[in-house]
Amino acid sequence: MTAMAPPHAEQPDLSFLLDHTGHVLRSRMAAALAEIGLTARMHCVLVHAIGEERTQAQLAEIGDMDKTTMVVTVDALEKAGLAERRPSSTDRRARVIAVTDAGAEVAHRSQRIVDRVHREALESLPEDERVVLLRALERLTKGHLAEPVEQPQPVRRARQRTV
Amino acid sequence: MTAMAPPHAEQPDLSFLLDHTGHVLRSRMAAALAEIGLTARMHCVLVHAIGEERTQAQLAEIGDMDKTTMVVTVDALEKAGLAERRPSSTDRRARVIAVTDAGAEVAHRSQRIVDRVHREALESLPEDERVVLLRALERLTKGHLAEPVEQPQPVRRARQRTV
DNA sequence: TATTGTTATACTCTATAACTATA
DNA sequence: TATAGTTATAGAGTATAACAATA
Repeated sequence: MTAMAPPHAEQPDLSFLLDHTGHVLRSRMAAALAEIGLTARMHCVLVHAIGEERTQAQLAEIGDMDKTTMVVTVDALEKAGLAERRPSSTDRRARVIAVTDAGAEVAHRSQRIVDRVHREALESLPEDERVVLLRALERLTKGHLAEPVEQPQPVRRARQRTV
Repeated sequence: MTAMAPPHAEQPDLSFLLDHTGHVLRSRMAAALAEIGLTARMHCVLVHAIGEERTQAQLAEIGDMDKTTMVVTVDALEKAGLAERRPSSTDRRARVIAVTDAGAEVAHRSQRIVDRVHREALESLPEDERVVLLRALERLTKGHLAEPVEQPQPVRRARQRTV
């Protein structure tokens, strides 16, 4: 959003273009999914929990979420009756996320919403631009912009013991 | 980051592609600017305050920041000796942001850093893809993805009066 | 009455650390 | 000892409301 480039910049403002389009698309996606009571994270967990026996840790990995964020997301899915925690049959520490019948139905609808939002954006472009845009973004994602650079983390104090 | 599309999605996952590339580029930009002690916001304010007599409100508009965020940003620039608040000659409520000599020098360096980070990303693409990527992102920015959709804001209680 | 900039603070988001149960 | 999941909470980021000065 923050414009990095003043009028005399030598390079196009790729930061602004990616941030802006990403932000607006995210807002559209959030609004569209909110109509059926989902967040983007809930959708992500739901669709990846269908058909496969996946633990919270595995789903967190797929959605690039922290395990504590996953707890909150699964709480929300359980509360909405869309998924359930079940003990893993192979590891008594782990919980498998089982999608309910209602959850499977919602997942089907939410995937259609996601596809629609993406299609609407992509169809606003001429076909040749659309194809090259996707190819370029995939190339960046696998290449030069594959991994974030690590910033030095601020030191974090231990939390107070509660016992 | 959150993958919106499972393997059976009908549309390419534009959300993921824009979020991921935007996030990684932002992390690179932040790391590069941190080497000369700037944040992206400080850079943005600095380069747009040069040459023009602009108030905080005008600079906030340009960078799409809240006016309270602008206060923090200008505080940081003043503390670093890169800019100063001066009373506006035409409106005694307003403060004009004047860039110091040191600030102008830093702004020149930071713009070179910004251009370099953008150039490195863009040059990782074949020229034809690069041109079309920029054209497509600009088309989306001016067209289908011009404005975020408004989400219903959560209600906010009044803060306690301090007097 | 409306606006500029400031302060105080509420709220969200995310992640760290501690913890329990189990491997 | 290490890992899955949970809880509590720290900290960053951001935005709202109230406020003083001025338009």
